[in-house]
Amino acid sequence: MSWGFRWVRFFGGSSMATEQPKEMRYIPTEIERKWQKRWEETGLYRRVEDPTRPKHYALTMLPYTSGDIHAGHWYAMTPSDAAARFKRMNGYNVFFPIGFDAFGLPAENAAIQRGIHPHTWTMRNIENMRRQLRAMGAMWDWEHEAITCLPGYYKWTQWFFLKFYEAGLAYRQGGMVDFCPTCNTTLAREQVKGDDRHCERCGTPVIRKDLEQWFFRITQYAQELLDGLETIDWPEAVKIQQRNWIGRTEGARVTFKSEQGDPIEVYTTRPDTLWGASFMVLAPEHPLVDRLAAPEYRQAVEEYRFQALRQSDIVRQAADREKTGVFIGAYAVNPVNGKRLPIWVGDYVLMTSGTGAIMGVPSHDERDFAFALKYGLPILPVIARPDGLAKSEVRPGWAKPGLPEALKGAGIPFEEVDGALRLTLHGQEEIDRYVAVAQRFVAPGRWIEVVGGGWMFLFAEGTAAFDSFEADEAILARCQALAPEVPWVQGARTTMELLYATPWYRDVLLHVEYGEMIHSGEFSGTPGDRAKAEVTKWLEEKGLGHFAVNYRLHDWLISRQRYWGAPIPIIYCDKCGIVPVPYKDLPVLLPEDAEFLPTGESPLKYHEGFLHTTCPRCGGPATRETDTMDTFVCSSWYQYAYLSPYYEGDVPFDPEIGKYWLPVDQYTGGIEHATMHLLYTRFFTKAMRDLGLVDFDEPMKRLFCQGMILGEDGEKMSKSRGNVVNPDDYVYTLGADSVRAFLMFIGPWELGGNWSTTGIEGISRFLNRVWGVVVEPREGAPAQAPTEAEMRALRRLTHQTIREVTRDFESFRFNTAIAALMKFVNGLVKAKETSLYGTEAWQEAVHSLVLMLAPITPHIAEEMWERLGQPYSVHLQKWPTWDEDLAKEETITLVAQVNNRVRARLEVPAEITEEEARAAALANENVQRHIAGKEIVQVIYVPGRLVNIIVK
RNA sequence: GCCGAAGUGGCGGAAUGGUAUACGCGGUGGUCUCAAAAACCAUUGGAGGUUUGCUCCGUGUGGGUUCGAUUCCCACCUUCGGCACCA
Repeated sequence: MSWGFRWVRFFGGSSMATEQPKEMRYIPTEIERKWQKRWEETGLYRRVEDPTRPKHYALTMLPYTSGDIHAGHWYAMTPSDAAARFKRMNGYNVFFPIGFDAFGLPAENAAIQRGIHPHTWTMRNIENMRRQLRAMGAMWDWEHEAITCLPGYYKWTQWFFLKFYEAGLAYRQGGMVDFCPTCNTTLAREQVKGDDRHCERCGTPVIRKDLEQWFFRITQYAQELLDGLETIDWPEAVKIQQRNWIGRTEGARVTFKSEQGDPIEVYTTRPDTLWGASFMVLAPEHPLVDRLAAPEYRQAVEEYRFQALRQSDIVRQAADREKTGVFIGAYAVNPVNGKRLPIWVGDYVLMTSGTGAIMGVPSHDERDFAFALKYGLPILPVIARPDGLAKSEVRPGWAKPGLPEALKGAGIPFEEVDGALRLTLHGQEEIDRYVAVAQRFVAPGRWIEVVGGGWMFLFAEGTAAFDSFEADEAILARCQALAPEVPWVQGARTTMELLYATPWYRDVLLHVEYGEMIHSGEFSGTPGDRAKAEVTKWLEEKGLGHFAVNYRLHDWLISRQRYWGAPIPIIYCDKCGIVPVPYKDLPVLLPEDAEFLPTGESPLKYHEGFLHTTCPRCGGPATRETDTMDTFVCSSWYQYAYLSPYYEGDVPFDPEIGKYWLPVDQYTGGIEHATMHLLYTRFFTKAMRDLGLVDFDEPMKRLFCQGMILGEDGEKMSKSRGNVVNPDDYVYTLGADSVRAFLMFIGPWELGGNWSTTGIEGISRFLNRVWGVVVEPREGAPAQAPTEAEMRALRRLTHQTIREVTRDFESFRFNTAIAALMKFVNGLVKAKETSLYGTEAWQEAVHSLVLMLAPITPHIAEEMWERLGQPYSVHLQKWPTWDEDLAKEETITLVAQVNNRVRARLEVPAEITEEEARAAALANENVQRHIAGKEIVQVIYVPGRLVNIIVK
């Protein structure tokens, strides 16, 4: 109690003083109003600095100022509150703040549609949301509320921008960006969703625009963002999503040269396949396309590029659309073998990935395979299949009679389909054996192929290995000469295309696994597990390339062409160029008199007073940047803002306060932010560390992601479905405590669940039962004193419940915690009828019950605590502890099985020995019936659980 | 296509190698009442039986490991979430 006494002493007396006849019914609305007021008056949830106690910074994701707190907020926030309260009762000094994510498009739309200023709209919404949030009865410290759209807040958002700019972490760049035509603003890559690449917010398919935009260099921390995941206690699902989003790959950068000598750099994860490269493809935007395109191809290339760029300008097609491209009339040289490679331009190569140029290795890459097959480019296997599989098909009449018998004689399995022989061969030895037999049976003027492994053509006059690009041409020519009447042979442009004509072969022509290198000059024979490393080393020695890491992660586009956001503090001067706003001039305020017109353009762009300014460097006329920042920038540092909101020092928050409270110990929120907010705030913290603002690497040590609350029909709540539940309706009738407990009871928090009207009524019934047990006096006089055993049984129930509820709380399993409390109450209802009522064991039980309910249902717990004559406040009490001895069972149900089937359940003392247990099981009548006349083979004894008699 | 989560009574769910269905909802029967609601009590996976006592079936599907699998392994199916031409 050492940490709670202060409040008890200050306020403990007052409730005693105002003694008056008590209402005996449970009236949630009255109780809730009463205690919310009292908590506020007494500052019960106010943060205190107390270095003698361990601190706990609990944080729930801040709500956006939509104007309404809905069931989703309740589902996210009330269990988070219960967890924070539990920590507090366990001796931690807890900081549990709240605030509002207040910038963003809806405010601006309201301004356009209804003529309300975004600021007015937002603050009005906040007013309403505060009221709704207070109704939850959460232990938020409202004195540290932060609202992102207030100048005192966004001054620091702008300060971060300037610091990042100085550190080279913010930069301006032109290029193709995703743009939502409905929201009229650019979007970060993360805000573009789905196959049709639609805007996250409004669903409109995005278009690509060429614009100058500001970016944060998050990629500078790509590796650290990846490595840091190992150090934090976050859900695996979030970590995996972040890992995938960062998308680290290892490979090599290899420099090819055009025949004119221009270097063409390529990034590949498969340097071991270099010898199989048969073409190169450049992204349509690649700068070398213009330079290298031969004059006679220039027009076709230009048309293709135009098409490609236009296509992405309309609606993006499905991902598996056919690969297209055009030859640009130029060639490159493969640095490893000098092979001449035609250079193509194709839109399946992305400028934003790697170097925007690839080497085409069609035998070991699905996209390259499809491309090569379509355009008749040669395909040479250079990596052996790790499974050693090979296939062969002998077409009807292509072998001399007697082959099936010979194969049987040689022990080579095959199947016959429509007169053709189909063979699946496993490993080199079997391939050799097959070749030796088949070679003798090749019909004159025909041949037999071995593909997938071995890679050879058996001609009557001898074997030709398909082991080089030269062999590719020679084999094709030979086959076409032998079979002038066969269309699929004549139609083939490459050996691989000829093989592709046989459906039986298709699944072995291409594979993407690592394996022994083949057909690769001196590297042939290099095993798959070493190939990549050895080739990379060799490339470095020869100066042809070097080891390289590539990330899928892109820099964070933060420019938004909107009014309602933090203005980017940059000035453009004709003389001085880009000039950052001096720190002393922050914040760059949003003009209040902007005009909101449905033109889609940012009002800032047409606000003369805002736009025109003087250059801080030369004093000459200059213009302001009119873009504002993505709202995710504001929410990337709000956990720091909460410490000392709208701080007036020279850094964004009070470092002394931060020293004690940071970092966040427990964060809770939705998983939908896995690759946005949760990545951005990690980036911010790392950048802040490098700026010397904090001395740790990760903002939130522990994260829990709750699931989604669905409508009664199991579908996402939406107005159009008509399944939206308004928690306020239930707060007014059943009370906030019922809503809280119900939401925690539905199921595991991380899985979400659906609302249920009968479910919440059940919870309300439960709270009424609790009230009845704790508050209502018992009718009738108590009988004689309870027995020792009865007392022990009640205490056992109490201590078992404390044990279970404590463990459940620690792992956020509120549903089972409440179930355990319900069971406890069921037991107490029965005990109340007995002479146990009023005993010490009874008092212990009732006090424990109220204490354990306090985090879940804070109002009713407080009221009952008072009525039990206990000092204010229940929320300052210590969490009850359990005694293992008292919780121990005296008897157990021993299960007697015969051959794994339950034949009897025996009540036996908990300390029963193995011998006694065996004897008791064997003595049972029903067990005897099932083992009668059979031999006992084995008896399995599981202490405290079962005896399993195995008979024959 | 790839990555992740999840499939258990009429419903939400519990049990992570040992009694499947805790707890709640819903249902059924009862008490109270003139009646109804509320509340309370009892009962409730399915099938069968010689009906307190017994037997069989049952955790998405099919295999496997084990004396024993909702739980571990393999393959598949369904639903949801994320990513998707990333070289």
